[in-house]
Amino acid sequence: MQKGQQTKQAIIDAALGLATQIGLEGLSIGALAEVTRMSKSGVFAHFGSREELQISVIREYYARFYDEVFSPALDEARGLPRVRALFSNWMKRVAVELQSGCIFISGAVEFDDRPGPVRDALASSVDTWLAAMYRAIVQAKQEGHLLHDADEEQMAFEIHGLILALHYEARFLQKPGAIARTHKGFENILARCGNGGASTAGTNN
Amino acid sequence: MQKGQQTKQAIIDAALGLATQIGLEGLSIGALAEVTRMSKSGVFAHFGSREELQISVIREYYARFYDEVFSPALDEARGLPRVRALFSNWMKRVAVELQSGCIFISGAVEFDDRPGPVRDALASSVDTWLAAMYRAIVQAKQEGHLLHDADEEQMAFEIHGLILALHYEARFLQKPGAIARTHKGFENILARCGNGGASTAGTNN
DNA sequence: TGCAAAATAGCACGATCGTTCTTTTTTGTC
DNA sequence: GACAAAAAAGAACGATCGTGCTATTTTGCA
Repeated sequence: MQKGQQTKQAIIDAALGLATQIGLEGLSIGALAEVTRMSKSGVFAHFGSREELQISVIREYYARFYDEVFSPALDEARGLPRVRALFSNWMKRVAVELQSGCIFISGAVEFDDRPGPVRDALASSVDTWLAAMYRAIVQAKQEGHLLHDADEEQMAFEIHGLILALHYEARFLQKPGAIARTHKGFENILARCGNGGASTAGTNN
Repeated sequence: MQKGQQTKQAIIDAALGLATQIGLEGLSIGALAEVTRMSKSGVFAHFGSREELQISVIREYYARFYDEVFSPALDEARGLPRVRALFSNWMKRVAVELQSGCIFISGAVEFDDRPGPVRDALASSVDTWLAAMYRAIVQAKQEGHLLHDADEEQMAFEIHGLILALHYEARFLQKPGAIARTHKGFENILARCGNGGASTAGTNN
């Protein structure tokens, strides 16, 4: 009951690597067994079903996303600095993943009309993250870093679009300059909704 | 040699319907045979390979996209009105497809790591469309409808992001209000880059 | 060190996949 | 209506899929 958890974690790690390349739907127990040098049934026994494996991968991805994107941003001051950090970390994550893919994005199109527990796990993970981003924007307004008529939901929506465009144009179309345009897009939103640099100065990168 | 093309077109139509639901990768010849009430080999013979079938579907989708999004916008005056029409038709297409999915978007994540002729066909279709959108924006600047320092590539990038966010949030997350936010996002871009309604008046919807 | 329990392997199943080959049916033309 | 050509069907192939069973190995504890 110790070795078990240990190899299960190793399987999940390998599965996450596979899923970010070929997608959650492309995840096969046979391929996973080959990678981990185990038998199919040995891999299978840890999860009981392919769906449970997929959900485990989603949970693992969410945990890493939390650690690498959300958690470090909590060190930044509440308000605009934290929003900037969240976006910057998010971009870094997607940009780093450009050779591997974000399962929050790939999973969305794989499961957008496939109801079930996998879709639910995916949607709730994404919802949690987007809500966190939204909350940070709301706080930025409360801190006086944004114009009083700034539409926080609209800002979150447009920011989400920038990340999706980065993923699409850099990863699929392999267009150069996508990272710079993503960054510029973010600054354009702040130029429209920010209050012009009053109060606590945001790190102007 | 007449009946053949006719049933081939019927197969492609059915395949397009399937692909917009389960994706290009989910397209199976068996399922397609069932839908069209043909034998697997009967379906197969028209294409010679699954890849060729997928490419045929992409070509068909592109043709419809051209007819429904690009072509009608040519009736609008060159410049901002045409850009507005392109965006509006694009939104309509994605919004209408919210119950069926856009294969330019789903295909991008399915094939971003899978080199080959299918990916090439997909990328070149998307490239052609994005280039058309970009050209319309450049023309709008030439017509004096945009500020002289407007960055057309940046505008095209942000517009693409809005469409992707619409597809993601409405189709996968099923969040209400995504259509309105997409529209507002577009107006925000124009408010930043437009020259304030001088010269030929754009239809302000 | 022995022993129950946990972990892993081995094997087989039904299903589906893309594809090939052969046969039958349908089509268009004289 | 006959006949060659085209279109569709039928059957089988090897491969892979997820999953269920039963054996074997490995682990942790007394």
